[in-house]
Amino acid sequence: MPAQSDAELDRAFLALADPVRRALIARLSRGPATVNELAEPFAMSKQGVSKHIQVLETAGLITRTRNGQQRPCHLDPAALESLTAWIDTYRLQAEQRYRQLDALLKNLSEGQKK
Amino acid sequence: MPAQSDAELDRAFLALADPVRRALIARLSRGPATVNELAEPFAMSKQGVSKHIQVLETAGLITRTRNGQQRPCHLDPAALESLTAWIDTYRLQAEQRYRQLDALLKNLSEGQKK
DNA sequence: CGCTTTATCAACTGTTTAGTTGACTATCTT
DNA sequence: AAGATAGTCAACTAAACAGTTGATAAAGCG
Repeated sequence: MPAQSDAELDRAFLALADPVRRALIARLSRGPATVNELAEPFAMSKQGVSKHIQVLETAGLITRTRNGQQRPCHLDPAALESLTAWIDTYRLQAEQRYRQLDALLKNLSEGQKK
Repeated sequence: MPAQSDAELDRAFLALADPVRRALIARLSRGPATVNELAEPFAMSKQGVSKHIQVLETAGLITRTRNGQQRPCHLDPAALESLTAWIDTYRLQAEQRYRQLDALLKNLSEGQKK
């Protein structure tokens, strides 16, 4: 399922690298919301928030629907999952290496005790 | 353990938002490496790679040790884990909402059948 | 002590990003 | 049709980033 391109990962991680966009994600994890609703808590123009939303959408982290003149945003859990999958690939590999190293060191010290 | 600041998350996700830095992470997941070893595969100056390494280090994703005139880099699995933890917080919440919505819709259609 | 290797620091350039304001599109309301 | 509401597009500025080259530091080797 993954096999995400460099450009896709670039966009997704870049989208997460901003406190406003992370706050938008936190908000959307509790349910869909319109641009106005999303913009309300921020000391920023609505256009500014709209830009952040576009970054999230281009990154594939959110989707938009149409409801009259509103265009609600929805968080896409699958997109988030593919990011944790990428990270975990390398995290688990590194952790396994550390475990093997620990075991090796333990074996060495056991040998010395004898 | 988390409670990571906005600035920390900014640095960490920004560090991941670059194909070169992700390739460095992939390499380091297989074991420590020096700057020269890390720079070798790239069509880029060693200074350029060194900058990327500093970004990863400032983000806390890697640590450095000293071995003679070499300064090997080591991937820090715990730092990666804290990022997946952040993402999963919101991913799981969104997934749960979708499951509840599915259950609700299923209940409604069951009711109609009767 | 020179000389090489490893790596970083400093200054500079081109590109991208974040935010603003003002004008515009599209939909709903009366 | 006129007006209000929701949102985007376009142009601009200030700041941050990616990469370069050149000089420097620090450790190992002859």
